[in-house]
Amino acid sequence: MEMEIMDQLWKLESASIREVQESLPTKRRVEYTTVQTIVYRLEKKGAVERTRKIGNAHIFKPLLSKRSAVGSLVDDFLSQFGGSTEPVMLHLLESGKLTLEDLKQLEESVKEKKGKVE
Amino acid sequence: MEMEIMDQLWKLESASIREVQESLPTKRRVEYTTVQTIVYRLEKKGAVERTRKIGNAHIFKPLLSKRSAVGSLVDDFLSQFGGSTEPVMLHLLESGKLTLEDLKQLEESVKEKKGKVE
DNA sequence: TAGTTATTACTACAATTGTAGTATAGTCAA
DNA sequence: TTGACTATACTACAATTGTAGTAATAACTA
Repeated sequence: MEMEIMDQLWKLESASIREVQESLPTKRRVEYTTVQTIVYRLEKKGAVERTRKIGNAHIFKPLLSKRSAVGSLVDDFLSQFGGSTEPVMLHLLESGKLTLEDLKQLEESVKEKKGKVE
Repeated sequence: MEMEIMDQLWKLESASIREVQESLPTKRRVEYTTVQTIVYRLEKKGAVERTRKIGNAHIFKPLLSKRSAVGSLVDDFLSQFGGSTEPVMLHLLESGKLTLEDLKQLEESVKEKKGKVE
């Protein structure tokens, strides 16, 4: 849930608890106070901060970029497999979550980026 | 830790608590009773079972294949991003954990497998 | 301004996970 | 057979996460 709420905040750029709650897809929508608790915890962890107030309500905004957050999640996750991407990639390919076309496209984008860097 | 212990069990095929503990890499080695607790929990979850006894000691073996366990972990993990592999792949590429060469090799293996299936 | 409504701040609680201690009972060597 | 060792079974506890309730207060509206 934490990640889903961060995701809404990334999308909204900044938002009140109520806005975050209402932006959740219906099947994943939880109680207002649940969102509140999670946002407060994120605040304590330094992942979001409150910026200003609108009326009575605090407005929160993310302090971490999605990139870096995803980054550490991925790294943590991979560390379970000794940091190796192999088992993960294998599963993705076998289950069809990653296709030949996806790989080709990724290759292209790597080449492009390399071109730019060098 | 759970995953690391499963990993040892997959490697050892079947083992006592002591054997699992001693098979852990030194930096990751925890107390005997810690391993014990985790194995017991895995047993309760149906991930391992005790097969026989050697002397006083129970021998455990995994009931789940590594493939399927990794599979559900990966799926759970991806569900945090709405099931999309994209943010994960991007991070892997940007951080260099996955290279152009890796992609090419993966492509090859997909082609091979497809060839076999069709 | 009084009543209704929305928001906050705080508390609660269960499940999971990492970590390990203790008491007891089984095993083996001398 | 008895003492030393080893494994078991059980208990404990903190941190994290998902989930939500309640009391109090701020704010808007009629």
